[in-house]
Amino acid sequence: MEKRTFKNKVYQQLANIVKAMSNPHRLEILELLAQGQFSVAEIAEETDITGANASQHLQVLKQAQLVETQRDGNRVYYQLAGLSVYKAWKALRDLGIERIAEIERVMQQFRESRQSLETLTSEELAEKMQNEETTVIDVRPQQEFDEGHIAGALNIPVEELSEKIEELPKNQEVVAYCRGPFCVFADDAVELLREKGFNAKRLDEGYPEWMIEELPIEQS
Amino acid sequence: MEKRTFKNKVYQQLANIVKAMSNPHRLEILELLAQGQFSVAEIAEETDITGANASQHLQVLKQAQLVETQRDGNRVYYQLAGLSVYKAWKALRDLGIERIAEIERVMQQFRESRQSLETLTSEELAEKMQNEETTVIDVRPQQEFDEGHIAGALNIPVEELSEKIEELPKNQEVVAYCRGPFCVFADDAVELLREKGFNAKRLDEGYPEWMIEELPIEQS
DNA sequence: CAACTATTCAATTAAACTATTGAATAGTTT
DNA sequence: AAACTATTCAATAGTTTAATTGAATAGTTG
Repeated sequence: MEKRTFKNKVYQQLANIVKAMSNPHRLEILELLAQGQFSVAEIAEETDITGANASQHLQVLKQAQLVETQRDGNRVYYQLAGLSVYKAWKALRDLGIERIAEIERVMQQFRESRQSLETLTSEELAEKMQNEETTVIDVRPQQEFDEGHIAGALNIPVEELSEKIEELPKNQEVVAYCRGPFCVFADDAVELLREKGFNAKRLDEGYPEWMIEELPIEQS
Repeated sequence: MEKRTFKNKVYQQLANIVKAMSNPHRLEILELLAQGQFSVAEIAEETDITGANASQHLQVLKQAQLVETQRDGNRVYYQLAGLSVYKAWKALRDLGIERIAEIERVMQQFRESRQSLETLTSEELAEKMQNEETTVIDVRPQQEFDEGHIAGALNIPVEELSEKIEELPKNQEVVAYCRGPFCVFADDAVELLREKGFNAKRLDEGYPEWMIEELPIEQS
């Protein structure tokens, strides 16, 4: 085989994968699917697009072999095609956070508005948990919590936080986490907790990153 | 700031980066730039496109802050904007090699035609080098060798191999490496060496991967 | 300063991408 | 089987992308 033929084929194939990821909605879908499997309607709801549009984007991801499907009744559940898909997405995300000042700026601005500027890294949280210095709450929906969560975390979905807030110890720092650095449940939780007088912070990333770093997890 | 406003901005910015990488020529350019800095004309030459076209693709990469430039006389040298750019590109490449059977197939097919099917991993090579069981040749151009190479490797650019082939010990295995898994210099070298009766293999990846794994390197 | 080289810019055309809309299909419930 | 839900398909229009061509610019050399 000719050198050029070979290179053209390989880089074309790779570009196809990258192209499948090169859309804001599809990136958001990939990040969502890092939490587990979701139906088309759930994905459309979470990402604020129409069902037909979500379906189309999902076809593109499926075509590129980045996601897989599983039918259950008249619903079709989508999930990531493997850990390497998540790792590639994470590498792109980290690149963006590191290189694109605008992303950092928007994150700062959002967190300022929620008073959740102060964040903990996974390492910092892991150490504090060993010393039992902190209460950790997972503010994702229960379904995602059940598929896997930080060992020792309490599940208080963000909608239920205001009713259950009395259950939390006031004398200890509370750390909230959710899906990842762009997930806003944790910021909402921190805002509410601080209003009620808690010393609250958010984890800078989320559950998938914790898991990949092989820190202690639990599954229900 | 509204949740949706925040997400839209962040994912849009990320998609811009990914879009900048979502073209076969630009991926090939990024892989080339992982070796060091190159002028527009050199990049055009290496990737088989016209100067004007190379310039346009480079503008796209620069716009996305994936590469940086440095003028020297009437030439402009381009280089990667940081290690995180290379790491993101590598994550995408590994994803492709793992998930897309077609890429694996094309690589196999090409290496069959060069009789370079048998490859060594970096770990395997590092161990063999410790035991001095093997001769390692870096078949990239001298300029790239000088910017950094595997410690103990000989530089024999692939065009000079046929004249210098007599200098190599016949009683030892010879391992050739170049820029990465898609670089064909090493395959060309293995083909030539085997024709001359050497026991030759190629490294499965290339210099940048060796360096990132923090295996021993040298610079001239 | 004229001739030359390297790079960038601008305009064009063809192709690909995206969101929207409404219809079609697959499966469930009554 | 009819009504319903979830998903996919197909067609459309507006936008973006890519390669080509030739001209413009920046810098060097004789």
